[in-house]
Amino acid sequence: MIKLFNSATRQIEPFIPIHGNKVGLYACGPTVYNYAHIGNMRAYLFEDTLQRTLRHCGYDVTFVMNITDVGHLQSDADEGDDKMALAAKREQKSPWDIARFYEEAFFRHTKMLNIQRPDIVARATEHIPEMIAMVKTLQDKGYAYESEGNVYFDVAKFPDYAAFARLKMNDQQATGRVEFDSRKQNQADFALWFSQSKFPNQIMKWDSPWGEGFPGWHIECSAMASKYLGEHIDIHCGGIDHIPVHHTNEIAQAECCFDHKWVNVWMHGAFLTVDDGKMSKSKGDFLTVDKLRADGFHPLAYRYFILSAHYRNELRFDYDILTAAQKAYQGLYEKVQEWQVAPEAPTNSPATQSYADEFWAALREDLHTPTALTVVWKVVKDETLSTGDKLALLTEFDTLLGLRLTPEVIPLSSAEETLITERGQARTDKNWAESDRLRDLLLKEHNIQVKDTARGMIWVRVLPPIEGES
RNA sequence: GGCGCGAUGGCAGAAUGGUGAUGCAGAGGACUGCAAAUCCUCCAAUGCCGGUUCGAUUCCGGCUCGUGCCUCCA
Repeated sequence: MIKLFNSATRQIEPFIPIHGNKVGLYACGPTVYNYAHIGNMRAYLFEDTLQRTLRHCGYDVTFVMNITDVGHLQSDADEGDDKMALAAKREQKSPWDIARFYEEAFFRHTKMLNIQRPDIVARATEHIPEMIAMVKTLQDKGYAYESEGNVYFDVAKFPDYAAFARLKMNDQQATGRVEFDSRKQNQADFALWFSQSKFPNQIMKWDSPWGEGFPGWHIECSAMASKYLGEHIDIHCGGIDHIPVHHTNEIAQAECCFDHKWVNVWMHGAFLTVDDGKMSKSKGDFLTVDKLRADGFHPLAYRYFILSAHYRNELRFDYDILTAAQKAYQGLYEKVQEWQVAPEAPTNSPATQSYADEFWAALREDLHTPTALTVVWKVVKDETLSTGDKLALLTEFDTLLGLRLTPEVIPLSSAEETLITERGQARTDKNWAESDRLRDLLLKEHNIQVKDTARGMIWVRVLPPIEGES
């Protein structure tokens, strides 16, 4: 039995799938008009942990993620510029080229972080008919109205609109940051379809019953989720920022469309923050996985860092903190390699089972990855276990952690072998300067740490190779 | 203004109604030609004020401070 925190009830609840052992899981994916930053990646890491935990517990998971490749407006007030069009202009490419480029970058980054690809990746631009059908249903049922060529959802028709985010509608816009829109009957109404593009050369547009245009930005997730997972889905995830607007609107349109409850469990990941607050694409200067690489950090060290905190707690990021995480991760990785050289026989000690139980219990308790990592370190330190026991346990744990702790041992290249041999010879010759130079070279250039132990010299690779890097 | 979240050792970050993990850093020691490699030991924390309780870091209330959302954003 897994327990998960449900944002809808704000409680930790036992998770019970709708259909036996099948689980429909939907996650709001990236908007591909720019690179995803490492704060975005935290959300996808959380969802990856969730999906791995569910699968470990024997559920038959169908994991769907959308790619928002339609140019949405910058503002939920339905004002502002089209992000995709802006990026296209900036980079002198078509919106489709932009979308495809950043989608590829996204999956390259997730691969480096060892985030498993969802079972179904759904592009918004490839599901316009499904969205139009949903908007039409809403209009036919009287939940939506047309105004000056656009179609809006009528919030007044859905009495529970404010319930999910516990909004107080009258106090929502006190800051006055949202501009008044005369086309709306109620200022909280949101667009389902735009036919009146204010961009003279709007490129991304499709025919619809309301004229040529493009979908509102909330409809895609509801339309695609229901297409692949049915009208009643188990879990829907996203970033915590989605609660008041995006998910609130999704619930409204989906439940009005289907006439019943839509999602059983809503899960939201907390933000990664930096010194001056939340990391944000709109600030322009943000950190990507590539940037971490360039600054000497392994993507999986970032993964380790994220696992060290609970997904619902805000987490602060800076390079000192990441450095500490990378050292810890590196130490773990090296340890496992040392065991792999010549593992001792398993002891069948009952302790191994109790560690495994403790590890998985932590995950089943609303994905407590920090506690799971603590179990990892307890295993590492436990002197009653043989290295064979430890190897078996960490191999099992790594199916969840995804830290590539027990990769195939990568053989030395001939160049590396030569360096190590030469270093051994220099050492035999007591030519310490040369031997230290070669040791340093192996570490810096080949990521190989040479260690002199009582049993002689051994070597380990410092960090695993990076997946998806050319 | 509304809706949230948080405050634990030097840093990060768990847990818990009855003396609080883990990692990094730091100190000391062992080993080593040396070592950022290995091993051992140690250091050190629950924001403030009340309440409930035999007992609170944990529950409740207030305060202070920090932070997120209410425009796109994970």
